[in-house]
Amino acid sequence: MALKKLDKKPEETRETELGLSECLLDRTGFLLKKSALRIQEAYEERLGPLGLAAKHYGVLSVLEERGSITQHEIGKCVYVDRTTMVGIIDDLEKKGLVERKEHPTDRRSHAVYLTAKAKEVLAKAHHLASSVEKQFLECLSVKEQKELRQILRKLVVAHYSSTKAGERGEG
Amino acid sequence: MALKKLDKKPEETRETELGLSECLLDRTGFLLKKSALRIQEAYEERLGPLGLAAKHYGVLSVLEERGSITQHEIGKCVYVDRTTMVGIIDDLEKKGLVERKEHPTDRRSHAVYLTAKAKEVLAKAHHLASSVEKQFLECLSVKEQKELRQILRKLVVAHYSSTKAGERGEG
DNA sequence: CGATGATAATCAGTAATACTGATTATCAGG
DNA sequence: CCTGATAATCAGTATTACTGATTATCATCG
Repeated sequence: MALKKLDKKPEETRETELGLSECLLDRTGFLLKKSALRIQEAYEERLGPLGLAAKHYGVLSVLEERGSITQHEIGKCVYVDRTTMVGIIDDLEKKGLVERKEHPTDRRSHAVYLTAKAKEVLAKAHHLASSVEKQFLECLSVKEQKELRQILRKLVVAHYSSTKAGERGEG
Repeated sequence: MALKKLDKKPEETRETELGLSECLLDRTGFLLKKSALRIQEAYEERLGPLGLAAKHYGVLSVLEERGSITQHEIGKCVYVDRTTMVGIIDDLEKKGLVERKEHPTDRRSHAVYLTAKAKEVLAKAHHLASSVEKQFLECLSVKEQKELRQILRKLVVAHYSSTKAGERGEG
C-alpha cells in the first residue's frame, strides 16, 4: 500500500480507489473477461459439492435438452473441441452420469445417454446454477439482468454462427 | 451432421439450428464465458502483429494511466497474481517497453516505467483495441453497446472490490 | 462391388496459463 | 535489534485445450 503514483498528479479517484483501472473499465473485452472469470468461479464452487465442474454441467444440460446425441454434436453445442469432449465424457461416465451406447445408424459414433442418476443430479444442478446466477447478478436491477442476457445472447449468436465456429472449441 | 436427436421430438428450432443450446443461452455464465473468449481471441489476433498479447496491453495501459507503480500494484489493477506479473514484466522488459527501476522509498519493490518506445506502441495498441471492440460489438446497437459496458462495469466493480479480490489474480 | 475421401472417437505430445509454496531482501513497529 | 509482514522471484504443479496421427466406419462414385 506504500506508493500509489510516482509521477502522476493525484486527481481522478473513482473506482480507481479499489485498485481498478479507469481505462480498462472502458474496455468491454476486459470487463467481459473479468466477469466471466468471476461467475465461472462461483459456478465451480457451488457445483463442486455435486461432483460437477461447470463444463460437466454444460454437457449434461445439452444432453437433457437434445436427447441422446453424439460427442461431436455435444461439442458443437457447448463449443468444446472433439479431443476435449473425450475427457469430459470420460469423467461423466466414471461418475455414472452418462453412458456411451452404440449409435443406431452410425457405428463410428457413440450415442451418449443420460443415466437416471444424472437426471437426479441435474435437477439439483439446475437449482444451484440458478442460484449462482441470481447471486452473481444481484447487484443489477431485474431489468438490467434481462438486458444483459439479451445483449450477450445476441453477441454469442453472432459470433458463433457463420465463421469457422463449430469447428473449434475453446471453452 | 448425421443424427440430430434420437429420442426427442423435432420441435423448437431457433438458434438451436446453429448448434446452440437453448438452455445454455439462458445462462449468463455461459454467455459471458463464450463472449469473453471470442473477444479475447480477436484482441490476440489484432495485437499480435504489434508483438503484444492482451495481457501485455492491459499492463501497459495501467502504467500509462497510473504512472510508474510497483508490480504488485499493477497486479491489483488488472487482477493478475504476483507470480504471473513477474513473467509479464519480464516479457515487456525484453521487448524494451518497460524498465524496472529502483523504487524511491522501498527497496523491496521495483518501480516499473514505460519507455518511450512503449508510448509509441501504446498509441497504436489503443487504436487497435478500439477497432477490435467496435468490430466485435457491431452486431449491437450503439445504445446496447453502451448498456452492456455499463452493466458489466457494475458487475466487475461489485465483484472485485470487497471480498478477497485484489489478493488474487486469475486473469 | 471396390476404391477414395470424409468423419467420429481416441491418444500422445505440447503449449499456455496461472496457481502454491519456498526463498531472499527489505520494511515497520516495539 | 528482533519479529512479523511484504515485494519480487523461482521451482514445481495442475489445468486446459490445442495439433496431429490413428483406427474404424461411412458415403459416394464409377
